[in-house]
Amino acid sequence: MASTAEENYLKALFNLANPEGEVNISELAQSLGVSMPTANSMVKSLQKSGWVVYEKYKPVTLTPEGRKAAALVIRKHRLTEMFLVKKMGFGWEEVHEVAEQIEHIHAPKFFERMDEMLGFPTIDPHGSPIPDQQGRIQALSHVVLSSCLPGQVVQLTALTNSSADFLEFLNNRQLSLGKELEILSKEPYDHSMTVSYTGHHSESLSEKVCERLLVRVIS
Amino acid sequence: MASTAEENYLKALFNLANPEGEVNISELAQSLGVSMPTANSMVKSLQKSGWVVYEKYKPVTLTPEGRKAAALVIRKHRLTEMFLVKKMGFGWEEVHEVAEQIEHIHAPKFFERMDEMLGFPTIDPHGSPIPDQQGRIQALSHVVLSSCLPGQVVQLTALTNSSADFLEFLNNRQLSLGKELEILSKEPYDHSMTVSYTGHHSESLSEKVCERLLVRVIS
DNA sequence: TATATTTGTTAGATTAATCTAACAAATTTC
DNA sequence: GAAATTTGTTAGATTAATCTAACAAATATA
Repeated sequence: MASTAEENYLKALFNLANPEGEVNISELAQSLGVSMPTANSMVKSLQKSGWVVYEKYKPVTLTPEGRKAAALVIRKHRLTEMFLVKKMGFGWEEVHEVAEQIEHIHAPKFFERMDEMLGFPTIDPHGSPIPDQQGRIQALSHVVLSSCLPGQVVQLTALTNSSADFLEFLNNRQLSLGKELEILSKEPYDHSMTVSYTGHHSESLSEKVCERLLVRVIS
Repeated sequence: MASTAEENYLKALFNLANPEGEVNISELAQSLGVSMPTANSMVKSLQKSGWVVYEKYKPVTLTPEGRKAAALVIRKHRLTEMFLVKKMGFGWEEVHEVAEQIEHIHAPKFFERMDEMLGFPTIDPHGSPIPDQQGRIQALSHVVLSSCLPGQVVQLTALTNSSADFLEFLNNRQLSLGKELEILSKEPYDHSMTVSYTGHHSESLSEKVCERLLVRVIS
């Protein structure tokens, strides 16, 4: 069974993988906040355990087993976040830190019960998909708000960043998942967008924000 | 903040302390399943952190800070057990392993919410007291069933052992906390007792079992 | 009390996860 | 393509938590 540290490496590799599934040692090290030599030696040890494929000076790739193990850790994380929000009254900006710890608990029944109590959810409080028990992840098709055009009506479906700061920014503007937004205009100069939605006549969102909001186009 | 290993030592010291608060290195080592040298060196390091008082060849004692820290870990453990039983549908024989892991989560709000959702319980599913947020533990006055006499009616209030095996033994006989038992007889030869309670006319309990059942005498 | 047994300590090794310093390979830039 | 920069590796050290072997102190027993 993977240690807490190993699980964190698997998760990072899963999340950082490019379309070919590759991750550089430097990205990995940076993402985990460790030095490159540390990431390097851990990758060697993950290879011995069969979780990754690795050759000197080449990027790292998860094996199918590694990918599944990673997805199952992510499943525990996202189920936990959903449980904290839906069953324990946490705000979506508060759950990440706690879930980072609970995801390493080894107790299948604990997470199965969460899953049941939540009615087998497929997305977490930030709109990210929850992998199933086999570690499969459904593909969600949303587009980034910054790519949409004035006149379109869209529904907020997920976020590409879930930092507490960003989530509080959204809270302050009553921007929650499911909200329908009408795009009033897009500023050619700074790429900011003006949108309107229930209770908010004309809210201006910077490019940085629009790039982090994922939406489904309604019309 | 204490590491997981340190928290486990604090808990063990708390639970093993004799009336003078003393614990021998050998007991400590045995209880944690580590070698004596390991326990010895950990105790030295706990002393450096101010959690215990220790002198070579003398028994170990928790400091007031160590005692409080230990009680707060036990609080997390017992709140978790209660939460698993009352809110997540676990059996009382299943909760220990999971609680052993969750007790090391550092997330005050998580445990405060459990506490609220449970209505601020004072005992856990096995009848053990839950320390308060200051680490204080209420004294419960129960007597051991084996010390009771035929003719007495008692109420099952707690257990001195919560191994899954023992809890399943009790499940199989519908013996749960709160049950009222009438003591029909006590066998002088092997100290087994015959009791009757709802649905059970005459159930014989071995001395070993009677020593693990704590009761309140009703009449 | 002398001896045997139990309990506790010291010394030294191991493993996992981390670090820094130094160097080497790969990539980018001029 | 040579030089500079970035990226990756090796070597060696550190810390926490563990171990075994050997020895020493305390306690129990004869």
